[in-house]
Amino acid sequence: MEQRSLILLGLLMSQSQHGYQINEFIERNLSAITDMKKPTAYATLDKLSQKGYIDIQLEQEGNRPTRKVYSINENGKQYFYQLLLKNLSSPESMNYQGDIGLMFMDFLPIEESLPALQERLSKNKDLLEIIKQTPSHGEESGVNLAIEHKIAMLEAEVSFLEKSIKKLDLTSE
Amino acid sequence: MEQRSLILLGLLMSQSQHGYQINEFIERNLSAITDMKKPTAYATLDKLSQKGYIDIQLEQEGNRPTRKVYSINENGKQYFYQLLLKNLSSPESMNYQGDIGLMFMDFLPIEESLPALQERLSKNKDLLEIIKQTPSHGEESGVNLAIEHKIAMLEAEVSFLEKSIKKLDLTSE
DNA sequence: CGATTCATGTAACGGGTTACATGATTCG
DNA sequence: CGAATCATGTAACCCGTTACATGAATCG
Repeated sequence: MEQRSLILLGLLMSQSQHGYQINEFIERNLSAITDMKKPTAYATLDKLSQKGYIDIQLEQEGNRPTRKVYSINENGKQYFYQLLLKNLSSPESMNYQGDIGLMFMDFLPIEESLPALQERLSKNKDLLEIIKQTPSHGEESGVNLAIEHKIAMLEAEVSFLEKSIKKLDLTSE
Repeated sequence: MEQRSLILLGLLMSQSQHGYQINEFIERNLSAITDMKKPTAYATLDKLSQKGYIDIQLEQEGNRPTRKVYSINENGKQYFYQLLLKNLSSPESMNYQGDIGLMFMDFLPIEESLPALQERLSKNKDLLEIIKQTPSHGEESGVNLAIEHKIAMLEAEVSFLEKSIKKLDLTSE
């Protein structure tokens, strides 16, 4: 909830936008950062306006469906800074779903677990390549930092897997 | 759902257990791996038995509340191996909540964002220390691999933050 | 004798996703 | 002229959490 709000408010900090525009942007440019879906975005924008953080203006171009243009207001900016500082100072305390598999690996013979891990490795490498190709956003913007962080974590993942596979391979001989 | 099932089935692979026992184990020993709560575990165990993956035996010691002892059956073992292989071969495709903050960092003056990041760093270091103190489970078990993975990722997080803070610090001078 | 442990759950709620609905417009 | 794009939503559902309920046994 709060993460969703932070994203939406952050996007509105740059400029007022309507929902469709926001959703397009998220899908096209933020897929590496968030997986927020359209109905969630629309619903969250509604809540934010109900709570008085953003204002709505109706707009219409020609005969197109009317669109709701959302603008962050003073109240919303305060809230945004609050959420932002909280986010920046919070550690990443997450659980990796992949750890579950590792934990039970011993129940499989190495002939099965090793190829599986190799598949995991190669898929992670693919992800890494894809994300490395996302265009850079100016010199040293926050957006870039976020992308660099994701890359750093993926690289850590890859090198961990390579190390582990090597070790497993040795013990199997 | 599937992650929860994988954990529970995996725990039952070692030995038949009752719900309370399982929940205790998760709380005490798997807090670094999963955050599954008791009601979720009980409910998932129910579902697994309904689907015919585990069997239930009622037991009573003295006047203690009767307990349900769950045992994984042949069917369940098949399912377990299936989930395990899928997990082992899947890449970690996750979104870091912390990336959201990074993305919008530019909206704050460095005097505010820098201390926030430093706080994030120090909290991550604390987490790292705590997890490094979890006792080792024999030579090279899967459980250890999982812990080592978590440590590796936390170390990557820490070094990324250190690097970024240093860079920010320089540009602020 | 009060607090903690043992043991299992239910009910309500929250957050988010999927699938569906609508209807005009522009593109090929 | 059919398909994709523009634009916004609703309804049903799923997964999981929090808070609550129960009651005996053991520990300090």
